[in-house]
Amino acid sequence: MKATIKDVAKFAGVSVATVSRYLNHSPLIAEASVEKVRQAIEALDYQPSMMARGLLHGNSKTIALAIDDSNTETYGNDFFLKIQYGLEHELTRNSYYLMICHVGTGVDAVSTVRTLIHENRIDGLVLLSEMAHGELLELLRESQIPFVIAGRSQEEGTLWVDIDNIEAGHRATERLLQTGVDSVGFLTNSFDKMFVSERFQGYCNALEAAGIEKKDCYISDGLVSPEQIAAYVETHKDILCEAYVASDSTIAFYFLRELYKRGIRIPEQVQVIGFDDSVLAAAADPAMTVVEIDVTKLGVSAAKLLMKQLQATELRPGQSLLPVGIIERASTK
Amino acid sequence: MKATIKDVAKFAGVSVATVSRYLNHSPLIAEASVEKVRQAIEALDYQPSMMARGLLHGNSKTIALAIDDSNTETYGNDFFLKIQYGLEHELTRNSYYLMICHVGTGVDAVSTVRTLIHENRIDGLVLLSEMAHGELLELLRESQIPFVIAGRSQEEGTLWVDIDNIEAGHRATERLLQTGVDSVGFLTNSFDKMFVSERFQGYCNALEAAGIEKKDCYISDGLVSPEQIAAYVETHKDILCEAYVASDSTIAFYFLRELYKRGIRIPEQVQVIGFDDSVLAAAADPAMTVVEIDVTKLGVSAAKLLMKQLQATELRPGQSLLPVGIIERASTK
DNA sequence: TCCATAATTGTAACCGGTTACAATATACTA
DNA sequence: TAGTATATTGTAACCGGTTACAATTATGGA
Repeated sequence: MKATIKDVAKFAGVSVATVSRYLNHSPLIAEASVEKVRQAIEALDYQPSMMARGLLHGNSKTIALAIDDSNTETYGNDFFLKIQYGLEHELTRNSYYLMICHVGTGVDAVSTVRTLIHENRIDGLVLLSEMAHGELLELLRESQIPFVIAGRSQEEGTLWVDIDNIEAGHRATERLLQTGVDSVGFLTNSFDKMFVSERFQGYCNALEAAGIEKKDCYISDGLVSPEQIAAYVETHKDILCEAYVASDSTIAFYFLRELYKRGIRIPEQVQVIGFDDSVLAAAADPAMTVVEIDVTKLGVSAAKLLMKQLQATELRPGQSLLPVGIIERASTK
Repeated sequence: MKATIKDVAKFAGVSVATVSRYLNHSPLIAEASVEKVRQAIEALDYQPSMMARGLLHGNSKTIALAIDDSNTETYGNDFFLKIQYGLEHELTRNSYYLMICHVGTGVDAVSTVRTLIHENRIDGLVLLSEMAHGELLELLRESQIPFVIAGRSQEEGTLWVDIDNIEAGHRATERLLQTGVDSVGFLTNSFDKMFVSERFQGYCNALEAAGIEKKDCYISDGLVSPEQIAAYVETHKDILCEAYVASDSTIAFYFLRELYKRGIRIPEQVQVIGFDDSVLAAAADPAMTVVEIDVTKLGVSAAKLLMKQLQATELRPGQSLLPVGIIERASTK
């Protein structure tokens, strides 16, 4: 059977209070007792029960990550797993644990999270900005549980971290401009996603700074399937820009392939830069230069912010933007 | 403040024992009391604390999944996330929760899991077969905690679930043979991985059943980078098989691309079949026919087996193989 | 109407820790 | 050496549930 604090106390010949003091690094304990308890713990391979501790303090040293599986297509699976990895890593450094709450279509996110909170299973929560709305957000607010949003949030008084996507769009565009091109296009299939419009914003800023007219560029909406992208290239084959910023790696991948098939030399004739170092970015031909979106760091940052919230006496809103880098490969000069 | 059982008892005008009986569906409780308690719980939005319950019963209604991040390259990230998703889904159906334990390079899996067990945070564990060795396995055994291995295990007396990879290899090969070809190759970069040698085994079985000599086929080892695969194709360009089974989608992807570049018509001249419906399989050109490896189901099965273990009085070893299907796309006739 | 029996209900101990408070041991001062 | 300040230690209540056992109430038969 697992050893309890009583076993340790008996073995060490002291009271349970003394053992507890040792465990909590209390200064009111004699050197001699410290040693006795240390040895007893060692001998019995004792580890205090989190259940008992948590019951007393009302905390669980556990954080939940709510993942919305319904939009894996938007991000790709890497995204979730990287956030999760970064989060867990940082939590572990702080002796916290990570609980996962997948919310697929049809599963009620709110009730699951409600139970998690009510049963005292979690001390805090990380959720994606897509989920930080309506009922769930309300629940989090009224239950006063610390939470951090991964991704930019419009909601009042929330705490969120995000990759600096405006900066990312800026860097991507700047990178292309540095090669001396004077027409840069922006490719996307939809401006609905926040991160796309932010990257586009950065793209516009960079062009403006360089004094290049946006009207020189082809901003194309509705590119979704490989076929649509092929059709787009067909239509624009004689008026292609010298370089393109693609809103995400998937579009860039199919775009590159289409150019390749038509014998257009990359990067000599047309350069392409994507975002996020996904499997597709590396598998593209030629391999794709991308703005590195360090999603793992996003998880780490979310964890750090949450830890701060847990130590603070009051919940305070705020935001944080993470810098980006560029991974140089063969689709740019 | 959160309501406790005492608040509910007071509100309902009964004792805490009666409330507890209601919570545990005890038969020794009058209809009238049931109703009073039900209303009190409703009114106070009460939910019993898992901490208190767990302290008493010594369980936590929580299962851990240990993920070894050091070999994402082998599986791709989808693999982990799908297992995790299936696992969590099934656990939730059983009112269990999922805790995640990432074990990257340099992080000590054993000590993390040891703490999880000692602190009574988890009732059971799912781990990948790669991790089910030595010290960790020993820890699990001596701590008597129920655990299930995802992936085939050689270890004595363990309980594992896996995709039936032999069957998968068989199905893939059979699928090609049905198109009337009489030379089928098997491509891989390494037979080290269990699942590769199993798929190869299935491939051999299928050929034998069809009376086709294996010596007709080219089994190539050491295919790793796109360059190596290109070199392989260059060497064998005049003696290619009519069809290939590739040990995984990544290899199939690069192989397809190389064939495509050389103007070899797919599937007319050469057919290719891969395994596991990854992003790359769908992004290949032409899109790749694959044997579907339902990793989500693997997670579900692991959860089911674990639930059984938790209800059983003794831990019993065993194994379970999951069937596979085929996703038809354009790389086969 | 009274008593045996069954159906409910309440009391209190317990799970494994923490901590306020009282008790004891030790050191120091006069 | 007595008396007081200080350093350690132990006792017991508590966190929020569960459950054995005792106590209470209701039911039925003589």
